Amino acid sequence: MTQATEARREVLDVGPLQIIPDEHLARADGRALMLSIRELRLLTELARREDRIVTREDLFSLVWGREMRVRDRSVDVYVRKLRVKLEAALPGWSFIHTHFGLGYRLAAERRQAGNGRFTSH
Amino acid sequence: MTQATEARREVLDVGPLQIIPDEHLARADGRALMLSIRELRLLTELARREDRIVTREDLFSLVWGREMRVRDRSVDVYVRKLRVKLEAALPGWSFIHTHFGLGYRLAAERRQAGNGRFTSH
DNA sequence: GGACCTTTTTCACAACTCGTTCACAGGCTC
DNA sequence: GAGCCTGTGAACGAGTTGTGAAAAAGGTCC
Repeated sequence: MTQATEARREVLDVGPLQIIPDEHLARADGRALMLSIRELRLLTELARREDRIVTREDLFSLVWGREMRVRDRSVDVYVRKLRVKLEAALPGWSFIHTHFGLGYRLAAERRQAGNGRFTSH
Repeated sequence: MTQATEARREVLDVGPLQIIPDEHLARADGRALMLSIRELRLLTELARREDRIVTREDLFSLVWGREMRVRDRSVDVYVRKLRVKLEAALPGWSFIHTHFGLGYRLAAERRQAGNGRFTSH
């Protein structure tokens, strides 16, 4: 209705998350999330590479459109913002996983003791 | 298979384990494992020699890229770390087998009762 | 322009992970 | 049992990531 280019609307599903980049919208269990432009773009680029590790450098150039300067923490800060909003919208889930020294990976996982990194003993 | 883009994407399958070195990622039944860089590299080199005994010296030079000093226990320590994480991810399986005086061998085996190696508590 | 609000950027410090190395316990072979 | 080999837990320093908040940059309305 809005767009005449009905080629194909990209819809990214990651567990209970749904991202429709063309509409600048993300939904959690159907409920619209209030995300800023940068937040949504970061989430989108992560979702396009679901379950794969993406380096900060790649994320930065994908979202910001230029080369990341060394020691720039922008990606970390926006990952934090997204985590806070996603946790508020979908408590009990975790989506953005840190791979130390490598980057971030988006995948819907239920957060519970014994699930993640260290299930010692 | 469906990917024609990456000509040489190495994928190593060892039972329920899947290792994709180029993505710095290993999966257990499809679920991403949280491994450090060294852990993944050690697992990768073992997987490349699946079911064959690899000496500590060879493993060290493959993973660390230099000669192992005598009495260096790094390989043992990392074998331990891997075993813990693999056991957490895939209880009931055992992957890294010790060959006394020789080295380690990677092979997916279901851990059987009464084995003796892991005495039940 | 000026007040007011939201978003983005930057910074400082806290918290954590990793790789390394020890020390000691436990096992294996002779 | 002696002596070497392997398993295991822990400590340390360096470097990486998490986090709260201030500063800067836009945007909107009057």
